[in-house]
Amino acid sequence: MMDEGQAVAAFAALGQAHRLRIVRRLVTAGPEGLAAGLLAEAVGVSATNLSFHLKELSRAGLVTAQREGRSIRYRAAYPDLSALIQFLMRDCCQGRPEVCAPAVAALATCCPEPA
Amino acid sequence: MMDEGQAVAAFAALGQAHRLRIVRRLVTAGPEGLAAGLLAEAVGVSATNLSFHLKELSRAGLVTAQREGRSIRYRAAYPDLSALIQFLMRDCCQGRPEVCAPAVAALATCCPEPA
DNA sequence: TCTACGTTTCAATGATGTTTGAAATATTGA
DNA sequence: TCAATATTTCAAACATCATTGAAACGTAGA
Repeated sequence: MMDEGQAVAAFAALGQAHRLRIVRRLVTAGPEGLAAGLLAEAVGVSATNLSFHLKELSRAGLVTAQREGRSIRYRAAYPDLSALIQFLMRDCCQGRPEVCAPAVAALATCCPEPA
Repeated sequence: MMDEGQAVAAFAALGQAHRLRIVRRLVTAGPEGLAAGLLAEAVGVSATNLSFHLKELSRAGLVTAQREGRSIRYRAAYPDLSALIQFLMRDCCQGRPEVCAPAVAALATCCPEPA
């Protein structure tokens, strides 16, 4: 369960255009992730700058890294992204369940029914 | 539907400890909101500093303000918070529906079944 | 071992964000 | 109109963040 401090770190990490694009790209890449070089090209940022942002995202727990030959493969940290959504929903629903309805509706359109 | 730019602004706004506490407090306060003075006390921040953060949150569309006598009442902008959750979920589920399962489970524990 | 490749680290620079206290503004009630 | 209350604006100081290019590092193949 994500605490307030972790949530602040995660939000701050996502509150930067390049970084948000990076995690979006990694999420769409799926569990296979993407090598840093390809990511840099996809996001349109220098290798140096990408490295800076990836370190930032990594500190926030939003991405993971794994060396693979001479490249380094990055992946979205799905559990932590999930935890962040839950944090937002916990807050958002607190005492006001109806607030979540739109989110629930969105879920229905993007996901299959949960078990 | 929230776009990437709005999402960056919202995340950046929430990625600051004082501001996150402010919106959490406003969310728990419900639709009635809270006067600035009470908020300042609740969050433990000077009036001046609170004003700065509220302006920031307001720019990001996360809170609304309404004068009421000599106080100003602030409220959480539920629709925008909801839209932010949806943005995260759209990304998160993209091509990987199973990622949302924990979020769905969380929904079940905090919200009634949607219509 | 040498060279090329992919990535990170470092140091410098400029840009933004946060906090503070004093002063200004708006509202109310005497 | 005056004084009190609630909040914001302003300017200054400080801290943090983003970007850049050069250099360093680790890995792979000739």
